[in-house]
Amino acid sequence: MIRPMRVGRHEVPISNPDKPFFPEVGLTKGDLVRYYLDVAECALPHLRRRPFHMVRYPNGVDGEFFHQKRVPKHPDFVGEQFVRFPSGHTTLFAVIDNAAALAWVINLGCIELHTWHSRIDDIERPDYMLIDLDPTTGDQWHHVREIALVVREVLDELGLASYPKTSGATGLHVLVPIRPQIRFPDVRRFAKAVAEEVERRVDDQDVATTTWRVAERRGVFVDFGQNARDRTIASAYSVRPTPDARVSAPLRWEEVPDVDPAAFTVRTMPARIAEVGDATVGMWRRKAVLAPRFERLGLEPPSL
DNA sequence: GTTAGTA
DNA sequence: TACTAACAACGCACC
DNA sequence: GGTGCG
Ligand SMILES: [Mn+2]
Ligand SMILES: [Mn+2]
Repeated sequence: MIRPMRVGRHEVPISNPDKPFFPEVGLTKGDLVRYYLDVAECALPHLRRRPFHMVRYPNGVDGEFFHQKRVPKHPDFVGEQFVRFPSGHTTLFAVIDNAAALAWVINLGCIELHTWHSRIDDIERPDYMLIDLDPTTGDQWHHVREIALVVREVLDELGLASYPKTSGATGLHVLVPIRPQIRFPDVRRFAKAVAEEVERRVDDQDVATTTWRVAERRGVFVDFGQNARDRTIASAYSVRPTPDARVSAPLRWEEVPDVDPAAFTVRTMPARIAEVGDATVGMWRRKAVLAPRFERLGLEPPSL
């Protein structure tokens, strides 16, 4: 069964809108599309003009999933971006610039929104740096909150504005919007220095670590490696494939010390936006110039 | 979920 | 018409 | 070069 949905001046066919996508909380595929259209205005500024990496769950959160980079045949309102890899492989990614395109990828079974860190205006230069906090065990959320505040402190001292959000899975993301002037490897090198400074300040390997080997890891992983080409994160307001339909929730820093990531779901997020607004407003108008900060971390300057 | 390929 | 298979393959650290 | 990792 196909239900055509009107989205602005476009019509998007939604197949099987009544298919259960989150059976544990009674949400259907149609509910998921409605959620994304509800929050589209907040979510789109984070998606626009970025290569969109599809992770598809055509049978909902309990079904099989697969990755798909190449965009299938699509309506005109879905954008596209050609990318060449060092291996010689090439891919035509989807680009989600409007609510109709968003609804279109949700219909394909994309529960999550995964995007590159760069925009198509300069595909090789990210417009944010990311510190990704990944708990090693299931009982470290209190450490995540504490470490996030140290991340903020380090970034503050560098004069960098930062924006926290729950990942919606187990961890937390801190984003620093930057002008797209530095290539992926140099942004990653910068993030590494920040992560290692955070690790030093926490000074407890049971709390925060940059140790790469999982077997030797105890504390929360301060993951700087996510700042690389062809790596993605679930963007702000993305739903995650969890049984309770959790979403990646942008936070104000004052909320971080006692935030509970389970509080933000497909059911609760629209009301939160109505009540407290979008914590990322203005974020993309505060892009920092990263190059002069390399020296302050004792790093060689970035190459062009 | 959709398309392309095969029988 | 019916069935099936494909749908990613990076970028880096470390040994 | 092969493996681990996200
Ligand atoms: Mn993470
Ligand atoms: Mn990670």
